[in-house]
Amino acid sequence: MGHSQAAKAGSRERILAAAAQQIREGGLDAVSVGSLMKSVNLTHGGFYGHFESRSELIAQALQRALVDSQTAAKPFVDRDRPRTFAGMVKQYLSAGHRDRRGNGCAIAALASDVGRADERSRAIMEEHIARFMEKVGGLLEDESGDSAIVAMSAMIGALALSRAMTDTKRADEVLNTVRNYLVEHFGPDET
Amino acid sequence: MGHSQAAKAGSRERILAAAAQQIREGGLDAVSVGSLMKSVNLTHGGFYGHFESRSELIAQALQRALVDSQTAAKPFVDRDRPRTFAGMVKQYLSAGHRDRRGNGCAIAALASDVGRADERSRAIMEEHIARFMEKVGGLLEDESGDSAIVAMSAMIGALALSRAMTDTKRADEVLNTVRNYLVEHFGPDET
DNA sequence: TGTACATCAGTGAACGCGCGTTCACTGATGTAC
DNA sequence: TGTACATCAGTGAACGCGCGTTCACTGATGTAC
Repeated sequence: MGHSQAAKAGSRERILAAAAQQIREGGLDAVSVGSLMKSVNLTHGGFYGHFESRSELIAQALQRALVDSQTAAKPFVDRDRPRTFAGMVKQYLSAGHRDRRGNGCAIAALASDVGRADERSRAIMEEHIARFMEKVGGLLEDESGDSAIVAMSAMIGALALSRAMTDTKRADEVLNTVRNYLVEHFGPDET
Repeated sequence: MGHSQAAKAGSRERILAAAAQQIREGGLDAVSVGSLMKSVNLTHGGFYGHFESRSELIAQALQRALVDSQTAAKPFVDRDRPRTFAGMVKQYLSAGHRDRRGNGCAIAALASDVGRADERSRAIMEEHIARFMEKVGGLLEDESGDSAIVAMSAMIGALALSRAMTDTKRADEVLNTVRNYLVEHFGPDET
């Protein structure tokens, strides 16, 4: 064995990153202490050297999942040559995004779960929803922010519906229809 | 004790109805055999006289939740004097609907859970999504059905976002903004 | 730089608990006469 | 209609299992000299 202090920080990081991905994939209840620790090649007992409790881990993993997926989306809103609203919507409402939950938008993945969770989780989620809305709003011309609210609602709903379907054709149709609508009605620029 | 055959059907019905409501409130994982049976004043052992397994119950309760919430929505689409699209949207995107999950739309409540569930559950959900889209489409003038897809996505997303928030004002704003947008842009009639 | 010791990251057995499921049992219901 | 018996809806103890959590222990790391 033998484990340096520096290694500890790395372990914590791996645990948290794994938890964040796993809750994006399977929801807030999908992570158990035992399976999580095993997934980063540690034993369950060591968990409590890093986190006070499972519920503390879940709160931090939720925050982490939201930050991670926001970071992944950054190229669409922050770069020197910023992407357009249309570009963002196309990516968000793609089959790829729908099918790779573990790396996808944590708001869409977890909004429903968090709606049933404690106030702390909802506060964390709310902050990230507001942040995302601002970013979407920044790509739009509507300064009231109303368009961002409508567009974001439609995107999250479409993703949830598409993920709940078995028929790929129908699932794709939902994404495409909402994508086309948003690009046409909200996009400040064409394409 | 002593239990007639007629009573058995009644028991099954109560178990299923309770399960359907509980999964609308807490998601597909929220129902345990023990607590469910206790909630209808029976003991856990009797459960297997009614259902083959917990997973069989969940599938039937999902179906039931979807049927129940569709029935509850019927006044908006089926009555002699049918409600308008605007009327339906106002009800759907109301604070009351958001706050009373147990009696609300099961598609919105469970779409996200079902997205991670087995194919059987997704097939059940898909059928009800299609049915609901048709009904919404029937209230709209757009014969392609595209408007129904967009409207439904926006409604489900708005409900999910609103439920995930702690700040009531912000949560209400999401509902109101999407509601106003849909009524204005999709409603075939005014108000 | 080399040795002696304290620290502490991670291990793995053990805990109490609730889970889904099984099953021997109870006693009112429903039937045969 | 009244009695005897089979049925079977519901009971509750018991099962194996995985959960979150605790804790005595191990041995490399980091420090004091």
